[in-house]
Amino acid sequence: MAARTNPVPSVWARQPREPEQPSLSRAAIVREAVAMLDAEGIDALSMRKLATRLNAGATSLYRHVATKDELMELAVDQVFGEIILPPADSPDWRAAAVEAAQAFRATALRHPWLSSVLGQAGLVYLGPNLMSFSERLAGLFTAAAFPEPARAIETLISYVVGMSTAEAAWLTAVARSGESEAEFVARLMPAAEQATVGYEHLNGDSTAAAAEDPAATRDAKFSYGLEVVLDGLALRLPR
Amino acid sequence: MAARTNPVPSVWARQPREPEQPSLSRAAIVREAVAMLDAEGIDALSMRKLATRLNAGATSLYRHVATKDELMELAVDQVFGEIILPPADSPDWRAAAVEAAQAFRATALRHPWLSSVLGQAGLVYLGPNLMSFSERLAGLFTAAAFPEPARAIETLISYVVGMSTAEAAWLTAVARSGESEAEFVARLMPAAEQATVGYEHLNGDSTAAAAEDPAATRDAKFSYGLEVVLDGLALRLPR
DNA sequence: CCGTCGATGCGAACACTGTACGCACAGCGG
DNA sequence: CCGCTGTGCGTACAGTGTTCGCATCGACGG
Repeated sequence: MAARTNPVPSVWARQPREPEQPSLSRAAIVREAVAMLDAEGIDALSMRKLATRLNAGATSLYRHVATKDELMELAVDQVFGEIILPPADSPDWRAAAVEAAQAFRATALRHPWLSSVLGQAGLVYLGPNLMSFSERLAGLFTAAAFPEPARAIETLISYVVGMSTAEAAWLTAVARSGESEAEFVARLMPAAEQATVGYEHLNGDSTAAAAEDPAATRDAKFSYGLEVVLDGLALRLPR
Repeated sequence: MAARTNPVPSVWARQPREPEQPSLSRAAIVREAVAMLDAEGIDALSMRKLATRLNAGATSLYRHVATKDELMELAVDQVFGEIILPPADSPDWRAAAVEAAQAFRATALRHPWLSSVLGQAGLVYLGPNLMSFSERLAGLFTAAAFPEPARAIETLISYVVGMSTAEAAWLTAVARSGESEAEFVARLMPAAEQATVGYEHLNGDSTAAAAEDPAATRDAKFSYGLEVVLDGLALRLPR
């Protein structure tokens, strides 16, 4: 209702400028974009819908944001700001790494669109939150006396991103189905078993465990791989 | 020229049906789609452009493919077919795993759009090529006597996908710039060093090595992380 | 040989998309 | 009071994925 359409530019029919919220700002736009992405997924975000949500005209957003891609970069950096990392002077590097990995995974699952964007654009964003994220990790791994901290970090991050991406895609599919995760698994089980017929080493029996408590199964899977990577990294430490 | 537009439906102005190539088929569509994706990137693929390339009308494709998303699934499975895995009875599981990882990485870099699609959709495709890909890996890891082969595989794949995704995104950015990778690195170096000012542990000096031979540097980075993961996995083997 | 039928191609149309352009207007310094 | 700068936004353009209905085809049955 903010968009007053005056076909006749009459001076009389003019509202005296109700303040109506702090109007528009880059921060408000990014905040609302993240909310929309979380709620409706990456395909549902359009500049027009976002503007409507902000009680603004469609093209007004372009006064604060150059392009939709730039808006996505800002959204990515915004959610990177949510990741709270362990303090830089943690004595136990391994516990700190676990904490960091879990923190990343948690936000990646809270914002499943993040993985899509990272897949398309990579981590070449250089936003402030992403920078301090990297900085903290670098401090952690150099303090742990890794001979090649950058490579160790990239190894860890690759695993975490890869696994989180798969999980996020899965959760997106679950959300689209409208069912709970357990219902979704139960419904897909026959199709999955049917698909593995004729494949010798692909057994669907592990999905039986997944049907009971899917979230816990995913947690365990992530932790398993994480310990594997950390074990491998620990071997690189000077003894 | 195939689209003869006859505003007047005259019987006389009719070409006698030149055979003009095997016409349309699902296989031909998918093949051309992959070619377009490779050549122009994921954003440049539209149903209309693809149809034009095939000398077909825009909506004719929908006779062979239900939707664009389905077409992308088919394209993904198509490129998965390119991955040639080591024989199932390889005696050295570790060498075979390295070979498989490198094969995946190679195709992921040859088709940089693959990572974008995987990020959006995950590996929930169940296409035949993807199935036999998983099957071969499962055979490899069960033969190696891993107690939990599925988890070991997912750990390895997560790392490989994560690292390949980052590389593919990087290569896409390079391609968009129109420069060679070395030129691109050289041009971005000042900006990168500028960005790390004020961050204690982020040093841009490692980029110096990357400027000389970027591809070799990426190869080494990938191998480093791969060995880390395999070391960690080896610890899970019964001794 | 002709009529029918299912499969295939496709032009037109619909509902959207991201974004460029230019106008309207607010607040403000001179 | 004038003009300027920054902000909102209506209009418009070129493009998107996809639906609908019509035209045309090869094959097949009578």
